[in-house]
Amino acid sequence: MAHNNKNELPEEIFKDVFPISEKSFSGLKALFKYRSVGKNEIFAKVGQKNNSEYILLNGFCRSFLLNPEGNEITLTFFKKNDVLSPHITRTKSEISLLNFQALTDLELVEFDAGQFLLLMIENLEIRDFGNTILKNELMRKTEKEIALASHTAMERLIKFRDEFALLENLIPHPVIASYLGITNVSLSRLRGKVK
Amino acid sequence: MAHNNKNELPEEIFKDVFPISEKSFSGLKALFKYRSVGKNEIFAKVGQKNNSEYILLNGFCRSFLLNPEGNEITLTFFKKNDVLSPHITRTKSEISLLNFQALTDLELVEFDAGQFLLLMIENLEIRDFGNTILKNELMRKTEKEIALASHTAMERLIKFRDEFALLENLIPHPVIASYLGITNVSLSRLRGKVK
DNA sequence: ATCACTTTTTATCATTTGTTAATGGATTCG
DNA sequence: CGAATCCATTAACAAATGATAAAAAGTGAT
Repeated sequence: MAHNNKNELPEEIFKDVFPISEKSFSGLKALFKYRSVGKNEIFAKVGQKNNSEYILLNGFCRSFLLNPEGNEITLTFFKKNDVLSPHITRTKSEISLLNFQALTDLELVEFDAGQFLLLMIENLEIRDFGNTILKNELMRKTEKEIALASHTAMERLIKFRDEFALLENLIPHPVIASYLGITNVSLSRLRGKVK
Repeated sequence: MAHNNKNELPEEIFKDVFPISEKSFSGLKALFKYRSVGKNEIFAKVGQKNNSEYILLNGFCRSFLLNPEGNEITLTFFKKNDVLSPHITRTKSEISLLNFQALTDLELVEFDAGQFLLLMIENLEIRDFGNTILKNELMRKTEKEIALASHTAMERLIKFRDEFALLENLIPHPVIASYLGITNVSLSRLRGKVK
């Protein structure tokens, strides 16, 4: 439950994603709560109340939904140092529209989305930071959209490996297959070919 | 070039999408510029400067991108009364990341994204309005993602018809096919079956 | 109406992907 | 160790989709 070292703040993430001053960051830091999540735990569920933003410090997780047939469809994978989908894009009236599940044990930073919004309003740097996260979310989705619409499943697998090399030997293949838009049997076939 | 009736403001759109007071709306209205766009014109181009938000008053348009092979991939169709993808989601440093093309003659409202952001900051109603637009954009993409990942091309065609019935007899089929993630030949086959 | 041009449909064949079921390998638990 | 379980692979066949090219239909201009 407790984080090993409370002073080990993820300032590098911000330096990477966006240049933010120490002063702006300190306001943000005050909101942070460290949290551990066990493997397979679903820490945000469709229909449940959610008011948090999340930054992944360690491990892998995914967002997913059930399609009309009741199958789980993986939308996005997240890895160490990723900011998870912004609250505003995955909630309606503070109720979660997506599921988020830990694929490994996780360490994450959680902070209140409403308070973050207030910081965004009063602070230009934080506003730009938040907007960058939003844009990244959209760009990620657009890239996946293009891949699904115009690349073969093999090309998508190769790209997936490029981005999430470790995951393929770490999580059940149906989880990956639904992300790639194919069945797990097709994924196995492709694995045989590309290997 | 000129709009038929400058007083014919799209207040209904706001009433539909979001309950907004007359006071808040008047601040927004002050930013509006009416614009006509001819059929096939690309009114926002990848790599070009863009600082506008758009509301479509009449006609159909699309956003599209070139995939690595150089083929046009239609990402989204927009119809009368739609708010186009928010500026923040389709620009980087005020440069457009997407193409937007008129599929018919268009009437649209254009307004400055920076000034709109200022209104969002100072006015809760407008902020909620802007956030709703953003959420709709993400939900639209998520729905399409699920459709591409887990529905057949025929199911996607049926859903497309549901949403954009008129378009199929109005625009070139390759434009629709790339949206559905298939070739125009496959689309023609499906049309023969579903008809 | 005719011609030139573009778009859609149709046909053929190859490839990819889905479905179902059987097989084989791990892992866990008793 | 052996049974049970889970998961990935393989096989066989069906269905969907892609690629290419030719035919048909539609469009626009003169």
